[in-house]
Amino acid sequence: MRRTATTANAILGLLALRREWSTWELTKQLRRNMRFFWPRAESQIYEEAKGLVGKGFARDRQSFTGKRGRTTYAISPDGRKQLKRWLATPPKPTTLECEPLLRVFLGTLGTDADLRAAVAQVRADGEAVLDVGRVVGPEYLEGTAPFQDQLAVRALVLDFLSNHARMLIDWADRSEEVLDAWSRQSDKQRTAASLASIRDNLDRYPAMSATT
Amino acid sequence: MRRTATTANAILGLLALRREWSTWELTKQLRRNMRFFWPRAESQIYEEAKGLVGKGFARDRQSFTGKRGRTTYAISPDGRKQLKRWLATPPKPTTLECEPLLRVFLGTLGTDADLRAAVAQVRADGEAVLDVGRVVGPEYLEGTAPFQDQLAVRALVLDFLSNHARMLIDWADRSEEVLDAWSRQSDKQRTAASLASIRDNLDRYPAMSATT
DNA sequence: GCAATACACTCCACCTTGGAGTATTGTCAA
DNA sequence: TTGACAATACTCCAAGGTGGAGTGTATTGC
Repeated sequence: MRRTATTANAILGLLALRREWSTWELTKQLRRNMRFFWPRAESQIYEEAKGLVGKGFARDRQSFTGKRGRTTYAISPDGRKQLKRWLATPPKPTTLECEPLLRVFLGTLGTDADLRAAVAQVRADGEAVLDVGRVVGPEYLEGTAPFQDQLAVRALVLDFLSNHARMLIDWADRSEEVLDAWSRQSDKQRTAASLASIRDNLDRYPAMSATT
Repeated sequence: MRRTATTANAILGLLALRREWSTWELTKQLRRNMRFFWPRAESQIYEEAKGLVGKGFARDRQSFTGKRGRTTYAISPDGRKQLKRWLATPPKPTTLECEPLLRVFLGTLGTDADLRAAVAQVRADGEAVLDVGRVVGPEYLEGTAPFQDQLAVRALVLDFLSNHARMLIDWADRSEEVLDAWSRQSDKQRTAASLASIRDNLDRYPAMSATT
């Protein structure tokens, strides 16, 4: 199914949580909160919102601030039905796109500085995710978050994102240490260390055949 | 920059690691090893390989297996230069696309079963990543892997991927427990648990809890 | 009062996907 | 040895989707 079919349903979901949204608020929400797990171009939001109205899943309303127009959207009963249907549908798989890791994969072909730049980018990516948590988390703790009634699910999302971020940062830490060690190690030591790391990672999931 | 510019460089990187590759081998490599951090359509591989030849970064060679033709590629000196230039370039940010998490985000609008299906998908995604590690890891340990000389960087990649996978699976485990608990909890208890979870995540990075 | 920033969109060139289409060659088993 | 099925080896392209430029107006801070 189209990516934007999902985006349309994401918008529908937001509309279901609150009486009215302007397109700008919708884009802001997607930029700020959902960016890290459902990143989409802003032009699509405008597009999909209109599409929702076309299909009768939402109603739009024009208003003005001085000369400047604005459109606000609200969900319709059909929209709520559609949303429930979609939620009952099987989810799409998760995908990760990590160009820095590609650079590490090809690391022997570049310089040590290249490798470190890639690792640093991963760390920055993790920090960027954390930055949102730093804002959103305390809002929930203090009860000032806009969707306090969504606390329980938002806690799950925050848990995902902070662990994802932590994974990135911790990997960057470990990798930098490994890179530092390389300069002091013989080939043999480096190989031994690499094998130990691989073994470590495999060992941490002993039930390798658990998938059967 | 175009995504496929990166893809072209990824191919160039593979070509730099071995004398000759057929397009099929290239696609297989991207499907099997690089899929989880640089997922790309197969038709693009064919496209980009041809582009590389057009720009003088690779040479192609036709051969036959019976009547069936095949093209193999090898890197050129210009190609090696290009690859080094690219590796010295700043990496693009990491992105995650996790539709199941979007469903959790909107979880209050669906059923408990919907939520569990989303969590299950995340677990499956983690297992899928682990499955590659289960094959590739032992190959390196036993010395039967095709690029044993790349051991050190591959260990870093494997470390990233197994931690990513583990993050997904552990999150699924925690989330399922939370979901189980919901059925036995009062609203108050649920809120308390959610707040505790948020606090937990914030605390794990002290810089975060400093915020008001 | 002026600059910067936020709001409110539209437009579209170019990129990318993913699946269908078309073959031939290996492999395993009945 | 024949037939089925998987693997190899591509091409083609319709239907998305992106991201940034373009065009304004309103508000905020200094």
